[in-house]
Amino acid sequence: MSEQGSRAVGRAGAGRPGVPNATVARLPVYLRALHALADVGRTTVSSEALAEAAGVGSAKLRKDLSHLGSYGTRGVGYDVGELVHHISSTLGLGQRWSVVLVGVGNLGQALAGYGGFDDRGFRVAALVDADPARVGEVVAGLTVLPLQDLPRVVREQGVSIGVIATPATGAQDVCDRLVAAGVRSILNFAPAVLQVPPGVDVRRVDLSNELQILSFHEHRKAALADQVVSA
Amino acid sequence: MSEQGSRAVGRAGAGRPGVPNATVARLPVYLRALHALADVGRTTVSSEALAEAAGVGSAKLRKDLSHLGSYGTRGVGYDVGELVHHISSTLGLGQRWSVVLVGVGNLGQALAGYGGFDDRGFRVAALVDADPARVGEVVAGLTVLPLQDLPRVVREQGVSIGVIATPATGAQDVCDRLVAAGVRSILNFAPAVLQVPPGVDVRRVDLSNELQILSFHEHRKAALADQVVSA
DNA sequence: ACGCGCTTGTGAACGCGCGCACAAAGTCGG
DNA sequence: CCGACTTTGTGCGCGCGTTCACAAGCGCGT
Repeated sequence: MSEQGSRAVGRAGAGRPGVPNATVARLPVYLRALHALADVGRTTVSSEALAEAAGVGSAKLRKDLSHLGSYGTRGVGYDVGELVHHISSTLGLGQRWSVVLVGVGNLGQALAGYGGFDDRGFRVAALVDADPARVGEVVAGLTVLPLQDLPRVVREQGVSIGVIATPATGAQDVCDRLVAAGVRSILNFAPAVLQVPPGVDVRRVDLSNELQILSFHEHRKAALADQVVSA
Repeated sequence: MSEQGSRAVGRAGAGRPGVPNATVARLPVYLRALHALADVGRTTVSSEALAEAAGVGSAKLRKDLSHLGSYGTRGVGYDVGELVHHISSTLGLGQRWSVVLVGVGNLGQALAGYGGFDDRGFRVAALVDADPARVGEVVAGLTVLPLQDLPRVVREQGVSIGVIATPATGAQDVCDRLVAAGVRSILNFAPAVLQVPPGVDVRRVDLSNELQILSFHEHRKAALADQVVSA
């Protein structure tokens, strides 16, 4: 996110009161839990049960849902189908977003083959790679295109989201090209901090970072255990 | 993280004042930026410059670093090498952590082959998969082991971190087995919320979630643009 | 028709984290 | 040795997000 701490406030008139950022980050989790419930045949669910499935407190869940309107029934709970609809709508999943994936190395190929994309509302429109040797290769049913084709692909396929799965070197270059081509939302798997103009959102997913954070906690737990032992 | 909002406070005596969680999450980013600076030959760096490279404000950076002691020199900046040392130490990267990777599907194989593990302090000690057909396969130089071997592998290899790269189905089972085997830190790539006993940390990395969050912002930007046009 | 029990929705307090702005502290030139 | 400049370290106020606790609302049984 381009450093906009503010909540996503909608203008008056239409009247969406604005959904806090922290809430938005949890909506996908709720959505998945709801789909799972629907698959099992449940039609209603209480905040308590849904919160349990999503791994959050029930009060937090209720407040989150309250930000997108009152769709629960007191004494009963929430209608699963209705809630799925409203959350999907809030997240903008009514339409199918087209995604361009840049970098077909180890990780890129895994992402291309991952079912998680098609899952709900996302379509991999094209694969792109900077390495001329890879261009023309067919991965997951798509032909790998050269970097130069980005503007055309974005335009013709109506791409609005870019996924960067390149090495850290060149990630910024790819990012610049994506932005220049008109992409305003980027998911970055490269271990690099990307500089983007205002209005462009970047979300970073960094494997190494996550491991190091775990390392910290593990380290702390180990130190704590030693202390207890020596006490 | 098992729902412990509190900061990682160290007991008196030894005197570590406790590092805020938000800070810990940023330390790996600083560390990477510092390594990049070191590679270019820089020996000192100002908070302003480092903050720029890490994509944060300089005040925030200084406050973060202050939590692990005063290692800067006023009027000069921070010594790159020294800072790398102290951050690494705080994160517990002094030792090499052994990691077991469960699930050698699309994503699992990509992770196994990813250089990001060996990068700094992490070693993939073993690969495990529930599918008997995959057991015995050699991936990234390691032979895939059956799920039953988890306890032995964890014990013999001193594994302390588990990575789950299985489908959502079975992720909880794998998680339980990891915990039973003694693993207290888990990185979960499966699209599922894992239930763990207290004392076990779980970090979730969910591709689909990230895309949906981007979708929300893209959706909002589109709505905003329409509004401007119609105004 | 009416009250009882269940569940939602929210008002209010709290705590964390962020950013500003400045004082403390060190360097460098003269 | 001193003064000016640079950069760190931090005290303080603010705003977001989480949590508690409860009142409002709805269904169901009688």
